[in-house]
Amino acid sequence: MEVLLGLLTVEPMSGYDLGQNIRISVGYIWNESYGQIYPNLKKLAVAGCVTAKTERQKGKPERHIYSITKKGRERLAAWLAVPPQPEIPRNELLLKLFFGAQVSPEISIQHVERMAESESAFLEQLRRIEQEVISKNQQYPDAPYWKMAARFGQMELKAHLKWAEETLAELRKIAKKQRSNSGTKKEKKHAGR
Amino acid sequence: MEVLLGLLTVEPMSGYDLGQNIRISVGYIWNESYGQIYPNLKKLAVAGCVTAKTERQKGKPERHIYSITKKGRERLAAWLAVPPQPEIPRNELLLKLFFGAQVSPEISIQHVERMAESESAFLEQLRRIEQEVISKNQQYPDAPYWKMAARFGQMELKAHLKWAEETLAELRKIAKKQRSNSGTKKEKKHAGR
DNA sequence: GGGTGCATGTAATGGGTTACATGATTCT
DNA sequence: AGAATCATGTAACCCATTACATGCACCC
Repeated sequence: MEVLLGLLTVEPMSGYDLGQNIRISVGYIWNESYGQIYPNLKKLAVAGCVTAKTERQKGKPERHIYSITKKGRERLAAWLAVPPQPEIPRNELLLKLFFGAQVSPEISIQHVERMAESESAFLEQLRRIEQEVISKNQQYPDAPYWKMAARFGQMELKAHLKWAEETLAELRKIAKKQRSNSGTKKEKKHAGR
Repeated sequence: MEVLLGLLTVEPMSGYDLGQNIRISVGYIWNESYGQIYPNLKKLAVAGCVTAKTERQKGKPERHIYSITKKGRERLAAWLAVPPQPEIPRNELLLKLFFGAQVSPEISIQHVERMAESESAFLEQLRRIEQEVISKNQQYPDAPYWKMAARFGQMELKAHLKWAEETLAELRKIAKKQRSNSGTKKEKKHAGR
């Protein structure tokens, strides 16, 4: 809901544009699907937080360009001032690792490896974003804030990768131990229990 | 859903116990409310993944003790093998910081300070958990996995705290600059825009 | 006497995703 | 020819939290 207001402070946009922008700019922080964007824009319009202008196009459906109003800015500012409440955690990878003893360590290894791959790719992307977007918009008052957000992502990802290394070493140790166990006591199920 | 199965591999428990255990053991990884636990246990029972025994108590309502079945273990193992999909991010603090230019920097400072406080308290707690729970259960095959999960939390939290320091320094710089600006150009609203 | 903890459960409510529908244009 | 992109929107559905209801025991 308030992401929409936030992005509209940068410039007026259509619902479709908002969807694109959310993905590329705040995508690693927040997410909102079209099934939510369009209805929410209407609600915001009814509440007087945004105004809509219709642009007609040949062939394509009309574009509804939304602009934030003074009331919308006030609402955004009010929301920004509310202390963010700690988020409820939902880390599927960690949960699966937590119960990792129930399956072969190779499975956990794969999970962690995949996570490390995708996160290191993402780290590269974030670094590029920090360079590009931020060096271009030195005049913006938003720029330092965007940079802080980007740095958060970077530092968190780096920590994750360091953890992944350490964890993979440990998991491989466990896997090795299990292999040698099943070697001596030939084909014993649930070895080490 | 599957957290329940996972915790029941440790020992048979009631729905109430599961709620308690989730909070203290996997609380920082996953969350599940009673409104979900009780119905899910029933569903699992119908599916044959758990069995229930009723313990009568004087004064208190009956306790339904659930045990995981072979089928339940299979279901858990199957779920554990499915690659965890990357979670959709929802970081309210970061989102508010991202739009921080819309409000006074003092607000962002407060948000970050609060987050740093609660996270550093939590880091201490995690360290204690790692020591206590894990040194006590060296015999468990689960122990190393629990440790990995705990270390993830620790490393992530440390990264957050480092970021918070860096960010607070930056925010205070911005705040200072704004104060000196409004000093020269006496009471100009939206200075620096 | 009144709050807190044990112990279960259901219903209302809300938030969000996915899938569907439409339809022209542009790229391969 | 067929897929993808632009652009909007709705409806079905899923998941989850919150609030409510019950009732005894224990502590202050």
